[in-house]
Amino acid sequence: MTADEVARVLGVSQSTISRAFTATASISDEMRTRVMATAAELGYQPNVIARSLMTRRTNIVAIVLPNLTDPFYAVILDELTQRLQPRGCQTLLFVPTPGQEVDEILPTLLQYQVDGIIITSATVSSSMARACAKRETPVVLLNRYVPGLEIHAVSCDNVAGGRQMAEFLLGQHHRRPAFVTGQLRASTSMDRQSGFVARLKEDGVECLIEQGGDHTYQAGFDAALRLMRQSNPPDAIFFASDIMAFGGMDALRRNGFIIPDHVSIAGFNGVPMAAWASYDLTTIRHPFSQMADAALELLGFGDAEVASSPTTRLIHGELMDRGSTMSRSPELKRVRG
Amino acid sequence: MTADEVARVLGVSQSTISRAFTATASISDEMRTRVMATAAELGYQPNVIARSLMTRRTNIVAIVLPNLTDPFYAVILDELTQRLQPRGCQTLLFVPTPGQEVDEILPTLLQYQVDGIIITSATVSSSMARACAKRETPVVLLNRYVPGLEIHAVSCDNVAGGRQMAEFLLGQHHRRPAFVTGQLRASTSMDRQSGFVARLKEDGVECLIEQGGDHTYQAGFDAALRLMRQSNPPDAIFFASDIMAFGGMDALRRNGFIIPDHVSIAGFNGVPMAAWASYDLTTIRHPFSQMADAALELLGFGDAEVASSPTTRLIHGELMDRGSTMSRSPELKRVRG
DNA sequence: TGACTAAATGCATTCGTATGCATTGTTGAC
DNA sequence: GTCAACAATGCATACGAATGCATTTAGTCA
Repeated sequence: MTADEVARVLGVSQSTISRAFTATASISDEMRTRVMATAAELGYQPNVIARSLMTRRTNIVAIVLPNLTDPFYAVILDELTQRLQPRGCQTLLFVPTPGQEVDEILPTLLQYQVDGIIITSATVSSSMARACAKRETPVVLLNRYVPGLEIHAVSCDNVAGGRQMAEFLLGQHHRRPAFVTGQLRASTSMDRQSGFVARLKEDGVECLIEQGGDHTYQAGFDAALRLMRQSNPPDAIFFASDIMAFGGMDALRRNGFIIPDHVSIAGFNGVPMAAWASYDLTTIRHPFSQMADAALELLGFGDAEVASSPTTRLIHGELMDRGSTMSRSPELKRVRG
Repeated sequence: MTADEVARVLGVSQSTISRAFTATASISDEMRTRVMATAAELGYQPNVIARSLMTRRTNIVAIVLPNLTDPFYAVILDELTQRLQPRGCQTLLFVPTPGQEVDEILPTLLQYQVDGIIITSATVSSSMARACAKRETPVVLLNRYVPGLEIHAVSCDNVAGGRQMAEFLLGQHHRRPAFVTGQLRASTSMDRQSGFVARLKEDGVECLIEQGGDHTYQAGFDAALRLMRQSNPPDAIFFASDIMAFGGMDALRRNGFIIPDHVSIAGFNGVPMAAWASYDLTTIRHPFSQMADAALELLGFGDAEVASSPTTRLIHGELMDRGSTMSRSPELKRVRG
């Protein structure tokens, strides 16, 4: 069913059908009503593919996520789609397979003529960034930023988050903290670590560094055991992400450790699960809502003008003080054993 | 950058450019190589929107999910996209807002000329099903089926799953089981309940029914407390879904109950989290992988011919016997107190 | 060598909609 | 009553690629 057929039935031109479906077009109310009635009757719906060819807008935004198993990305995807749908935009989802680079899949996304691309927790080469700029397809990195790269970015301030957590754990009199890394080259993990370590150092406190490997439950599980089984175990473990902390807590409890009595546990992300009673995890909560707003604004979907020059928005996270950490002050120690 | 421009640079026709990008087209190897080289140099990529207009294939599959916060849907989405991407298909995601019916959003999806639609945990009206059939857009319901509706469906056998769980809990000598429902009208929840209750009845065991309200952590949390605070509490609680069971377990533990000593807990879905040490939840595991395979096959993405008549595939789940349930045999009871 | 076949390429049209321009009809102001 | 301004509509074309058909070229066989 095409606009042509509807036009024939009504004895008008195809242009009139098209105008009836265009809010700003010049068409009489009566004609629009008639067209709509006939269209509904015949089951006509404009073909947005054909429309896109003319308007050069697809109303599709591509979102690239490294995986769907980490609840962190589920939250991000949720926040983004909830904002896009009211604007008449659809979400084209892309999950690179483990070995796949984002650079490889970007051409595919561009082929789809998407109106914008949001890339989470990954970066792109400068040549690919230029290719997108040339096509005027806006790209925003979410949860990653690369200084000097010609591209918009929105991220939680990971360095500041690391510092906040250090400050908090120092305030609770921890003297032997550990940090468990995520992926080695991930700036998110590295930034959290550097902020954390730097702030500890200011108080003359050393930090154990344990390689997690990747942001998974299992990685956290294994790392926690390695840390606690060494001769001089930490009194607090700060994991690069919540999901690793969950793994760590489960590993320790299964092996007889009491949290937070034997060791304090902290995470980073602030996923909803972190508030669940089983974990009750002290963490730095990402400003999910603000991050989604900022990402869409930089994509050009906001009301404000978009700065043409690449902009990086760093947003502060919020420390959630929960039950997985406790003060190591001498008084409390005596009470809790 | 269009095929026309590449053609001009090479001094050939636009048809030749198109043929170079079509595997089956008649074109010399030498010419294809030249075209590809020039295309790469100029940064030309075929516009799949324009292509779709001619080929009537978009290589886009729409997936409708009720939410992203339940890990169950994250797993489903993950399984589906991982199968679609190697086939050159993209995933167009749609998450209806709470009040929104799937019937309302289907027209939007059809406008995008998607090659197929997968609808999870919801159904469509028969008139809408007919509209899709008319357009020859295949539709598959996933995790829901409606007998008599002219539409393909793939679902875990919920009645059988309920029976399996009843059988298992009876085998563990539970005599006062309870079932916590999900959404009232959801067939998934009702079927699990009916299978569960029917099998219990065969052994003359009554079942408490507690209304959960919806498939959320909080609903499970509240329902568990209501159940255990009554004068004659159950010795086992079977929740309509894993996420509700997690809420239930957290609620009970926070209130001093020991699981499974005081009460056995079981769920349904078999999400990865159910295997985590904190919950170690006995559950019926959905055959996620088989379900995804079946859904894509019915969409016409498999190797086999698709039956033209609407087909319902019911796949059996697998009972995962874990630590959240324990035998109530007299001997054990004495040991564990 | 000539005719016949197959491969390679160009030409022209098509997919379904949007839109600039021309045309017609209507209204209002002087 | 006349003319301007504007609203409403039709006509024709464009968007970018795919493809049926016609044409050319090369290759094959008798």
